Amino acid sequence: MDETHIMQSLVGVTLSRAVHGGMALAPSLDHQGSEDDGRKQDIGDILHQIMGITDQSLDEAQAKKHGLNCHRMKPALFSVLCEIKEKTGLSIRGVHEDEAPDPQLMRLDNMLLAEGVSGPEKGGGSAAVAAAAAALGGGAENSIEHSDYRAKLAQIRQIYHTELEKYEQACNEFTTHVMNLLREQSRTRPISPKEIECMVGIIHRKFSSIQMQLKQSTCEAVMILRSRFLDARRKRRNFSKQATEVLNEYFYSHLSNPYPTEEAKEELAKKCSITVSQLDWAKQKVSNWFGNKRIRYKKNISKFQEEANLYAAKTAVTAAQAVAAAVQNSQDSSSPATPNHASSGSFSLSSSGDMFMSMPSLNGGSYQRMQPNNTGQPEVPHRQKIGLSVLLGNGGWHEAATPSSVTSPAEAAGSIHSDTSN
DNA sequence: TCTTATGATTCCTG
DNA sequence: CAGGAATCATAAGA
Repeated sequence: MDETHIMQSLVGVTLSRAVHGGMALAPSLDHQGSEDDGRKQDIGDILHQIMGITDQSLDEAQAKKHGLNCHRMKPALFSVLCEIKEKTGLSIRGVHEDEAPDPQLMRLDNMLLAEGVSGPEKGGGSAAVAAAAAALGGGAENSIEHSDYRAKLAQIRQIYHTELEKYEQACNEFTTHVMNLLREQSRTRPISPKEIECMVGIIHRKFSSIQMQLKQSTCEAVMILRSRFLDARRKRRNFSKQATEVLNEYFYSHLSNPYPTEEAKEELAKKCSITVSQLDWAKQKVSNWFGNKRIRYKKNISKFQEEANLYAAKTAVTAAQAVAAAVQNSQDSSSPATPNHASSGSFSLSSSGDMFMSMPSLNGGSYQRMQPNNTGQPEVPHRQKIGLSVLLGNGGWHEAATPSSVTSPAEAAGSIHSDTSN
């Protein structure tokens, strides 16, 4: 800020009051007679010069200031100004000694604390994340702890603190500057410590209002970030073709029990390269996919028949390749054959026989979810143990819905991988 | 612009 | 709490 303007805006108020006070009091000085006229003229000149200082360049002003300080009438002017000041009882405006904290500022501070922008980094941040998770509700509680969100929040936090520091520094510098100016001026006119204090108060209030703006815009930024982040989660993006293939491959190869375990979900998420940085979130997406798939498959089995055939054929091919590899292995060396992995890049199709099983349903009930037993292996519901793999029309798995055209490779694939005791 | 496909969300149940 | 069912919202294609 330009020094002239500082003088005008901050010091000018006091100065002009003193000057105007002097004009108002002029008649009271009249009694001193006409011999005082010359002195009054001199004082008028000095006042005029003081007022003129603000319109001049720094060097000029310095020179004039020096001139004023050495002026023969300076002590007289000083005493006159003291007298004026005493008589007018110059009020110190805008001093609110123990003013209550601004409620809006308090709100903003609380908000920034809750959002994790101010206050301790870790606790505040996760508090905000938890709050955002609560807004989402349900199982997505952990998934919101998204690194992107955290990174952006950290960025906002950093900017906020940098700016805050800058403002504080500027405030201190400016205060010091004004205090120096006032001290300098106190050589020419009477300035009480109270006035300096008042001026400092004005400056601090001015800067705290700027700080409030900073806090306000920081809050807005966090709000925007949050809403964008939540929107991004709600916004649907189709999986890649490759990802869908991986998921379908698993689904149709586990048709009797299309409920991937947590480990399987994790593996699927990795294989699908689901582009979210948080594993829990990726697993949630896999769960969503399987949930949708199960429901939609069940609702319209005939529609999915072609797809099922396709993946059955694929599975048969990979199974056959695995057999060939196993045979090759056992012939090549005495070392144990490669386990039941269809290929290095695909899943262990331990239930690949599922889609080929054609054993009729015994009671037509709906399939049951496999519950992990205490051995860590999924326990097969009774109906599945006997090979029931198809869904009933009335909400259960039905044999008729099994892709009929894929039963032929059943022996080949099933004989190798049909560990239906899985 | 309309329809279909599909990922996500919500509510409910066992 | 996982999963079923219904529904929403949007991407993708005709």
